[in-house]
Amino acid sequence: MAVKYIQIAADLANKIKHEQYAAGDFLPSEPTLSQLYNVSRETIRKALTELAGAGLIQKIQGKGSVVINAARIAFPVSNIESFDELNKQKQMHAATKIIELTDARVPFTISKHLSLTETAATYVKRLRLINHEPIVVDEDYILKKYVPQISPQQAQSSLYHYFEHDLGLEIDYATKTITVEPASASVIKQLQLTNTNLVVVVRSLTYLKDTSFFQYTISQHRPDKFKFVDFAHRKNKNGGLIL
Amino acid sequence: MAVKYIQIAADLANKIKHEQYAAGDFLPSEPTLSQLYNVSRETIRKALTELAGAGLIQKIQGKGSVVINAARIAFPVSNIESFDELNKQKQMHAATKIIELTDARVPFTISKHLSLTETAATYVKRLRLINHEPIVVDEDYILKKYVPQISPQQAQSSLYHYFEHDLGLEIDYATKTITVEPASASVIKQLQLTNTNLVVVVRSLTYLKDTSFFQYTISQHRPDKFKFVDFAHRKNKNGGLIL
DNA sequence: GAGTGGTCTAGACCACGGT
DNA sequence: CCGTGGTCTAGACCACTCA
Repeated sequence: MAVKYIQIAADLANKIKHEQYAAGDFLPSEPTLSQLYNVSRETIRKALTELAGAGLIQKIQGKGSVVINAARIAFPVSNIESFDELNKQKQMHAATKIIELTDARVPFTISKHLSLTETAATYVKRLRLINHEPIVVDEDYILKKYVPQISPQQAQSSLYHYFEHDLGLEIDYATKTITVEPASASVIKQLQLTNTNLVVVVRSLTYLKDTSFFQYTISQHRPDKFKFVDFAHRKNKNGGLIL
Repeated sequence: MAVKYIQIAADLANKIKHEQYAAGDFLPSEPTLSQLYNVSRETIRKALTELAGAGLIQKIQGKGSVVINAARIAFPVSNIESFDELNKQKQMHAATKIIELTDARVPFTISKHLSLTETAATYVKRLRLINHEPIVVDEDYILKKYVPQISPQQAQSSLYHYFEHDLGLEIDYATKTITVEPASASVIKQLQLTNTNLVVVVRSLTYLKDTSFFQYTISQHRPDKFKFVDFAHRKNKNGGLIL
């Protein structure tokens, strides 16, 4: 049940968060941690790999593992996040207004690209408000194969919660593209755009744990409210893969 | 020298690329691969972890490792990439025009946030053109501590190549934020913006392998030419860390 | 040379998916 | 039940940093 390296990683992350290990400090060495937690060194290494992946520490060969400047830790890295999750973190007043909820098919440009055989989907168009200001227009195509029915109540709250908690669907990864495009007249009105007709468009293809395509989302953001934060390790250097 | 799990990962990546293992196929099981490559299973697992991280395969417990739809593989994931590298990949005609090259200090908002002690830097402002169209205005602050001198010739070609290849600096990770903001009159002119005054602003803080801050970059992109692609695994579920 | 992280092994047991 | 991937161990040797 309890996975050791995750527990250890969580424990260390906690200590970093509470500055028991402060930014710039070195963590105890791997053999030392191995003794402290009474596990093998490989298990410690898995825990540290988690922390490095999360951007909390930096491993330096021959020296040790340094805690990275914690000033950044507060804001999110590039994850797959739902609107609902975002707002819980940020403690803001969020609201959702359903504009449309019908049956539809996944747009051909997408189904063609993915060679989909099943394209029957539920289409949901929603306006998202934060602190009573319209921020985002979300359009979702959700494959009926996995979610036969979506009620207005479910669309009103968190679809992700419904998918994962109630239906037991396991979302695993997504590809996103971010572009800036002119908005349609209706979206301009919905987002109450005044000085511009441009919106930030985030298109996501979401996949389940078994690699099957599941959902296509188009999010149109008010440009003045949009912010995307990314934490990226450099790859394709000496050891990286050639893709 | 030769690191087995990287070699194996590269070999498998190659076979996936050449469709020796096609999208939807399962790779041989870990014990099988272990025999094929004559290495221990943990080594195979490290190689597969690399491939999963790169988005080439998906591991499914109890079933195997599936090759993910290769339609996506062509375009880049969220890496740290330089303008120069981008253009080599895309086979486009790229040019750089230096607008300014002077000594300066890292802006206070940044140095304060990072608690920097050394702020002496070289400031470079460059206009990037692709196929003779102005696309991006880049501003860089590069710490003198690591790069004392930058010549116009170096600023004209790839700074990254100069840093990594000639100076031996090892760039490790970066944090980026993407926002949309009104441009100054000079940038509007440089990017030849007509229908809008908005630009996409990508701010990057770049760090070296030893975790020291190294470079601050502000890239202002023409909104109609901007595209950002991201591949993200979902985190913070059952096993994820609490940050 | 002592101490650090990086790689690798040959086993073991567990959790999960199918049959 | 069997085969899959997931975790874990107790060792080993190597590459790197620094005194």
